[in-house]
Amino acid sequence: MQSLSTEDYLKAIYHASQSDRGTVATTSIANKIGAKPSSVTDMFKKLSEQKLVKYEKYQGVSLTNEGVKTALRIVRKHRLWESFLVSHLNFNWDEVHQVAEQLEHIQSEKLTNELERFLDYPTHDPHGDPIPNRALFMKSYNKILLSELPLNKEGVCIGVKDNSPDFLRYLDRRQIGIGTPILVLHRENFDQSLHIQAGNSTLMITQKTAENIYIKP
Amino acid sequence: MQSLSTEDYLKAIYHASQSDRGTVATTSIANKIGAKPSSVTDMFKKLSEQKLVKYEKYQGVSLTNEGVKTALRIVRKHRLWESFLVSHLNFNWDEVHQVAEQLEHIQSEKLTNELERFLDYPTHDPHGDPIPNRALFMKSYNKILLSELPLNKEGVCIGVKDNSPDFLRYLDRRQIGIGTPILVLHRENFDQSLHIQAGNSTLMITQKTAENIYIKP
DNA sequence: TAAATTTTTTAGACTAATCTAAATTTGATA
DNA sequence: TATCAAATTTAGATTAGTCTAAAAAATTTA
Repeated sequence: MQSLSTEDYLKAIYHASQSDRGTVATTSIANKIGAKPSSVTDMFKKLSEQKLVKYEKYQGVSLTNEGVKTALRIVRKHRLWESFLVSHLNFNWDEVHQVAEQLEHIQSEKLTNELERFLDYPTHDPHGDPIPNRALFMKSYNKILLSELPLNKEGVCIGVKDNSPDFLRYLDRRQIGIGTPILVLHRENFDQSLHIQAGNSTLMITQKTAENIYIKP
Repeated sequence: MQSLSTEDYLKAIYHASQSDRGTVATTSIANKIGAKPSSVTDMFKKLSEQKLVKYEKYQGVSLTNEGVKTALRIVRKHRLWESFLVSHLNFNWDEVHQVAEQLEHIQSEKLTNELERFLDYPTHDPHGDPIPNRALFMKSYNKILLSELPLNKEGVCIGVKDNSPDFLRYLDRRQIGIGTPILVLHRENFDQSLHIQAGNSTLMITQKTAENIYIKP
């Protein structure tokens, strides 16, 4: 049984090691958690004693098998709750994260598994991220950025890279969401802006926007 | 914003003052919370500083208006979550409490109100206890004990006095639950045991059982 | 009402998680 | 490779919530 705090650290280490590949630095976790590096060092030692991470002074940490499992159990809960909030409680993409951060700590296997059943075993959350199943196994989409989608090749929006409320609300206004079919009609060479067909409407988006939308081709 | 611990204390004080009427003693809370009386005294002082309780040394505490409101917000969440667990996630009466104890601390007004809407504004939880509405107002049933129900007068089971898993599981096996119509066919003068009709089946129950089932006549 | 018992409070200590400030190590740079 | 800057760790302090043991107050009992 872990404390809220150790769970937050394990999740942060998991996410960091997904993008950074390999060991994770003290400062990188300090930034994610919003704590001072000295606090992170303390926690690294504690997690190391519990054999959840491999830690060597000045060399950062990496999750052990047990650490990965614990992290995935939290990720699983987080993404299931996000799905529930969006599909049944009228939450928008940009509102779910904060609440799911709390719900992910609720301890009850039965609750998690029943929630999964109630949602009919979803494989991806409302941001397009894969949901680990009961055995903690998950499968990512073969996803590309909208900026990489070839002209006139149909794709579907499956998530976003930037999770800021600003960006998510912007997409909501443009009626772009999970599942929206997207077609690139024209790419402007001058500034790489795109004319796209999103659902039924045609619109123009900047390169920056296109680089923050994930597409399943 | 309260800590988990202060929320637990407020809820305990609320429940204690419901049954005991008036001020609540240190030991009574210590027993409910599972803490030592000295810890309870410390917390009373802290809650008093926050103007959530009125506290006088050696005289126990009583909730202020603000304290009652805070407690009711927690009770509201607890009972809504219990309802959800039973109605949609296949939990039994006896399994919900522990999980709801965790869920009641989730901070999100939107979550609570949307959950209430999703459940279609329930007025009572699976134990028959009233659920405070958004304005924190609730209405109790005019409830009596099954042992007080007159012969051949139809009533409906609306809850239980004893919430122990043993008792709840016993009722489950007898197929007595919230909403079960009940009729007293015969009362044995010798030991006050009852022959009752519960739903479609006829069965015999002890006086002790009858004194732990709430009935709406 | 005085003595005995129970309840409650105080005083001082402990743990987990955090912080600041200082010391140490690493890695980059000249 | 010696120096410097950045990253990391150590040492010591702080806070919230808890505990034990002892003191004080309230209540019960004789």
